[in-house]
Amino acid sequence: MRSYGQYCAVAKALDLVGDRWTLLIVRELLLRPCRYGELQDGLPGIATNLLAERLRALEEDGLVARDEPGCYRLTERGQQLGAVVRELTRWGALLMAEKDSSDAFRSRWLEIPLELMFGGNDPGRPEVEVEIRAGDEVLTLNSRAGEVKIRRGVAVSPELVLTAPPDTMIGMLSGGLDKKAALEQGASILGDFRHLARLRRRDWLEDPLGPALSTSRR
Amino acid sequence: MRSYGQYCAVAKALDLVGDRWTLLIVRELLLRPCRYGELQDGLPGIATNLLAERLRALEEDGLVARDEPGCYRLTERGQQLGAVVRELTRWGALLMAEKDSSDAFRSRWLEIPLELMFGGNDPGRPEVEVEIRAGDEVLTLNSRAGEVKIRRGVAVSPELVLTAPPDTMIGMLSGGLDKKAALEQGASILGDFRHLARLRRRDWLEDPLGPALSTSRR
DNA sequence: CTGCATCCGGGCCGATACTG
DNA sequence: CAGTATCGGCCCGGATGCAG
Repeated sequence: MRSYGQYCAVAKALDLVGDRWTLLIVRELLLRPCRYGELQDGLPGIATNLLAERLRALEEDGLVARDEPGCYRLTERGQQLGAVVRELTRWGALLMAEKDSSDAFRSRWLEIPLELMFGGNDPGRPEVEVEIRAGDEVLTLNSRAGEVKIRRGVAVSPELVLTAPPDTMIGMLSGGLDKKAALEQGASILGDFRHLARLRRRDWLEDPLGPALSTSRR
Repeated sequence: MRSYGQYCAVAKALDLVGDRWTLLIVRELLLRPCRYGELQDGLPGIATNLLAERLRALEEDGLVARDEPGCYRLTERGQQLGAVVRELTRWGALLMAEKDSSDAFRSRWLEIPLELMFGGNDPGRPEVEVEIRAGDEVLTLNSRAGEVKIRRGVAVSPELVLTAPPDTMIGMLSGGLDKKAALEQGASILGDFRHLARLRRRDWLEDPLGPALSTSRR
């Protein structure tokens, strides 16, 4: 990418990750190291030459490393982009209200939003296991000792099993849809739906630095 | 911009702000409402047709509004991008270590990094006024009652006046350069340099959500 | 089959000229 | 000052080829 030629941290950052697809590649690698084919599967729509080109640029810039040929992972510096991707996720969450019928979906794309909604430590939370069935894979949310873990795979002994189309699932998880509305939209709910609200952070949509820093002066 | 066609919050966000120059326009408007010409000045290198096109798209998407013709400001939704721009700033800060000689610079680009470095409330901080002279305008940092305010314009009765080339100034402000090194790089320091270290947050480079959420699992 | 490299049409970007 | 118009060139997107 052509440099912006500005001595500014935002411009310098975008010189490295401002290219089309680049931050989506980082999104994929934030979850786990990926093979080339896994990246293609997690990035529907990307041209194979662009994926190769972006990976090469990311490697040159020290954000991505490949252990064996064909297995890509983020370097520590690349991992630090997690904060950027999380804020983009938070900001983009409101845009998920309606799903375009032609939009692709992968269940792994829920993992970062789930971290935002349920992450962090909160000793008062109940200990429950929730199985989340939407899209291509099953996710499991596990609350233990105040910590919530999200992982791929089925639950062992879930207190709640949710099955729904992607947009309905996101509505349930985020709290935008109540049980009745979700059922009307084709969700299947096994167990006590109220567990979700007890686990969810109420501040997950808020700027982590608080409004003090975020409001523009004048 | 062509949509990514992915039902994912990051992709949806980038559908709106992933275009080249768009987040830099937001960076400018986060500081204050701007006239068209001010935006051009704050975005050296942008083609005028692109600026007009981006502003039109941002307005259509409800992120920018124009009060009078020619005066642009962020909507509330646009302001919420502040969190994204701040994380890009934090991540890009390390890239400011060396300045390319052809890079353009505007002193207003220091305002967001200064908020990160000195923002927030800390009742233990001394009450001092620092005048910052680098680039095209003078900035003043004012610490009172634990709060630090950054504004354009000269100081009233500063305890510290810093004058330096942009990269040296950033080194001093961020803490990467000590007094001796800064002086060697052409800085002029009037007053007690140690005020800076007393005002600066030590965690300004850290992920606001903490490493718990930011580390990738496995 | 996976992991890319090559090729080419089209659209976006960048620079300049021009207008109310 | 605040944009609009135009055009060359480069990047993106989609298809295809090919080597291990």
